[in-house]
Amino acid sequence: MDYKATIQLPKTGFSQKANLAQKEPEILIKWEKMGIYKLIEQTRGEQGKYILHDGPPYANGHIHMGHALNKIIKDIINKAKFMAGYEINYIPGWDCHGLPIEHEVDKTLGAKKKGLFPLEIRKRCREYAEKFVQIQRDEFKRLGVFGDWENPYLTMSFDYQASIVREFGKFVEKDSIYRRKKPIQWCFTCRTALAEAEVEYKDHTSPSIYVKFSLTSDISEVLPVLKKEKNISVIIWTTTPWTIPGNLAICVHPDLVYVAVKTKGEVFIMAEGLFKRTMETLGVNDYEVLTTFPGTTLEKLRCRHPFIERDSVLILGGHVTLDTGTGCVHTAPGHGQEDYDVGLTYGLDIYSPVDNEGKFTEDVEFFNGQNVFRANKAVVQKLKETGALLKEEEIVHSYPHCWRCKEPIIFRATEQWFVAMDKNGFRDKALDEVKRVTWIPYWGEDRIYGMVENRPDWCISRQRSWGIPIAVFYCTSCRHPLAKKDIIDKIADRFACEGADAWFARSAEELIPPGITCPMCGGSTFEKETDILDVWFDSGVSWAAVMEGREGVAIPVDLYLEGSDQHRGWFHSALLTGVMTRAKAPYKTVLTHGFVVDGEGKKMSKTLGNVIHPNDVINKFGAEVLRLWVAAEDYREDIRISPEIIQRLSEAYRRFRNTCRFLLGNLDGFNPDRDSVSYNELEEIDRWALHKLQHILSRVIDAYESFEFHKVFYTIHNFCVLDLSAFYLDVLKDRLYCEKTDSRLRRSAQTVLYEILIALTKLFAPVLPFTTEEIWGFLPPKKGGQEKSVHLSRFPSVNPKYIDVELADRWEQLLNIRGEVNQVLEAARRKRDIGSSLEAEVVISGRGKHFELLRDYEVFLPTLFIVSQVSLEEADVVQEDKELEVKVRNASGEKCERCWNYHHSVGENPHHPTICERCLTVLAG
RNA sequence: GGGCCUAUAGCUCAGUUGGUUAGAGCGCACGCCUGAUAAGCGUGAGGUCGAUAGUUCAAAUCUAUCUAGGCCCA
Repeated sequence: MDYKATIQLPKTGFSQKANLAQKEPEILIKWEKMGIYKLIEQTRGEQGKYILHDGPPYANGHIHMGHALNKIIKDIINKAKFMAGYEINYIPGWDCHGLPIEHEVDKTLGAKKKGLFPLEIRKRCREYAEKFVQIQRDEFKRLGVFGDWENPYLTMSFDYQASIVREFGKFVEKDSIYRRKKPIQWCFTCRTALAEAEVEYKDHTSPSIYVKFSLTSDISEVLPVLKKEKNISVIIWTTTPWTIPGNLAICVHPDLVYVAVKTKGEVFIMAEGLFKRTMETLGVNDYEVLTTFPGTTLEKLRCRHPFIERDSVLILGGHVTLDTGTGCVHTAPGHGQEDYDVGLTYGLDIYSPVDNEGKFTEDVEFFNGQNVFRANKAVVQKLKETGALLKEEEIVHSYPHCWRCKEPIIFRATEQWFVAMDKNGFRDKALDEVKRVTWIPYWGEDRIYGMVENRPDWCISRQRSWGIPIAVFYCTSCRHPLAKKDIIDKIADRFACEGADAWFARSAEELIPPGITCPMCGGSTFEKETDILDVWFDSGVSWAAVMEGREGVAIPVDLYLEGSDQHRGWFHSALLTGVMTRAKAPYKTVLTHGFVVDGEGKKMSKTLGNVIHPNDVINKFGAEVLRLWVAAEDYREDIRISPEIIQRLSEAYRRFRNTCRFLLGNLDGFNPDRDSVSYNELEEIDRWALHKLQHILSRVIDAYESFEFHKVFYTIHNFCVLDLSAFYLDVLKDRLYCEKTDSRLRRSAQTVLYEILIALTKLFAPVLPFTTEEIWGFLPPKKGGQEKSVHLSRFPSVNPKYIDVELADRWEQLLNIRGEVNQVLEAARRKRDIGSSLEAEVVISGRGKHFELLRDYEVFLPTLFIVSQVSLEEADVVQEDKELEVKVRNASGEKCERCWNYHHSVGENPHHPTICERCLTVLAG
């Protein structure tokens, strides 16, 4: 007789091979047809709403691993929150304006750009952004991310553009916007401002000059040693002589030591650490150090400008270094970033007498009308004439050049718009809000606090085309800027219909309401501002443009979640806009993740050749494995990815898949409504499994709650490997395969397997949406039906009835003994005494607590150890540290052909001489 | 150069308020099984806890410095 046909081996249509790269797109189509996101969105949550507000990626290029990481984390959270009973609503967004897109368009246009109106450039930028929104949307959807992909928010949509302008109007209303000069990088050949990304550094030959500024203050008040000295000067060094006319100050470091050096009747002041080198350069060998003193001594003393009727004041700045020069830094606040910063601190004028074309204005005596670079020579000549020039050389150094015309560029102060950080207690309010928000990890609070605390006023203007115009006008006659909230709101209304292009398409008269006159001069004609807003303002107000006004959604929203670079970026601009216009941060919690780095912890870059693209992983392993990677890594730090890591995870994936497949296979024919065994009727090991399941259930749900997905992964994985595969399921095989199909024993096991499978499937659904959905389709049908998708179901809750701590304690001890038995079995296997553990009889001798426990379970022990027989012998054990002694000998009796256990009853029945009495009973029915 | 962060087996992670011999899974090695089979089971070998110095009876854990790396500034 073929006894194999009489046992119930696992049977399921759920394939062992995942074939994810092919299967995932099919599941995506199924979801699409089902309209799954709409179904989720429409489901009311008994726990209330949970709103994760998407941070908009920039609509440029394909998605990279960082994008994938970010969106997958968000998706895990959304799915888990829904399953935990919340109502969710996820609107993905894109950041569409800004320089990188305009720059790309510029590149394709090349020289043609000059002749194009902003409107035409904007049209091309919009097309460019639209293209990448589509591309990225498809790439995000492929990852299995659920959201309202048909109605995402775009910062360039008309209503969003209108929102930006309205929020800007609120800033104006609060009187926090002002105009001030600020040095920016300027190409006078192209007559345009340049952003950092448009600047190329290459070698350039510049003059290198040493200049003395004679001291006019009486330094002997602070340094009596110099009382007798008359001819004292401060020595500066610069490579841009043309900025000397813009000199307003000389900056020294407060913590550096300075010296007064006497030579040929005059005294030079410079940093101690640089004076020897400098004197050598100047060719002065004969000198004497009169005194040394800290930089602070010099503060507020005054020098005379070498050729302009003006003083140059001595100030302190931390940016002064001993790398080059003299330690006394020529400071022209209109011509350099650091000069500007320190100039602001000392209330200096941001003086920049240079026009669009790089020529000195008529403000500048001697050189007006001259190009600044050509004026270098004239300035040097002038310094020579006045005797201020100590040395002139040439130097080759790295210098910024324009990306388009390749000519060297200059720093030039122009009028810019700013948000005042310290007016009306704005900064302090923002800092208070920082403290009220929950930052995960906690150190995010320190990070952003420090940034807000120390940041300068927010420069919100850009000299660009692709963005939202700063909706102010200038009086044609007196240049007074007209910035009024009611006018701005009117502009916003127009943008809502026509888009921000209206600003460029229409004249000032069309845009400005009739009857407006200049409050300064009464003039009635105006010009439009040509600057646009910083794109951080665009995305910063997304909470207002996207979230506010939605039914049931109010700020602060529950969660913002981005990379840790956004402390400076989006979290920051959202905080400032929220606090300014609504007096609160727009989020309750901010979660940050680290950056994706390679297997060695190095950042991914083309030059290092260590870049892994999401598509590489998806095509080879499936998006599911990428998602598992996101879940398995602790994303609060940098996240490593390498072929090995992905390989490991795809193996872990297979383990989960196989475990579920085994569960499904053993539930073949099981009808939960008809066949379930009540808790009290369950076998004890089955109750143990239920207890364990409750444990992981609460652990996993807690881990989702605290956004610790790697705990989700390890908890489930370890449960599958240790508790299920290596123990429970292995032990269960005999019962499942060999007992009668509908016996209580077998149904008891299946009842629990069913519970476990449902729980595992649901618990892992946020991480592995495709696979769990596939499993969902193979579940034994239940009365009343399951939800159409696992993603429409809710997490199971912990059932207190299933928790039995005493039972768990006993089983913990039994499992420890099982471990010892395994060691002895393995030793016997090495000696070739046995192969399969069923060939063994285990003999345990000893006495005491554990031995008594074994006595209680004597009948069950062969099952527990998966051996054919177990004998217990009460005896004193010789070994000191052991209470029990385990021995193994060959099982007695014959091997049952059906269940493979060895038993003395095999051979006793003449009709079935090769099977044991248990199997005989089963077959007898 | 400054601010914030990270460093535990080949890989991914645990390691409570300092307290026995630093844990787990994977991978690896060796074996078993062939009724989860491109599966399953068992056993085992892997770590100077980035380095150095200190505090302490006692340090992976606290302090300082350094090294390597990440983000943001300059």
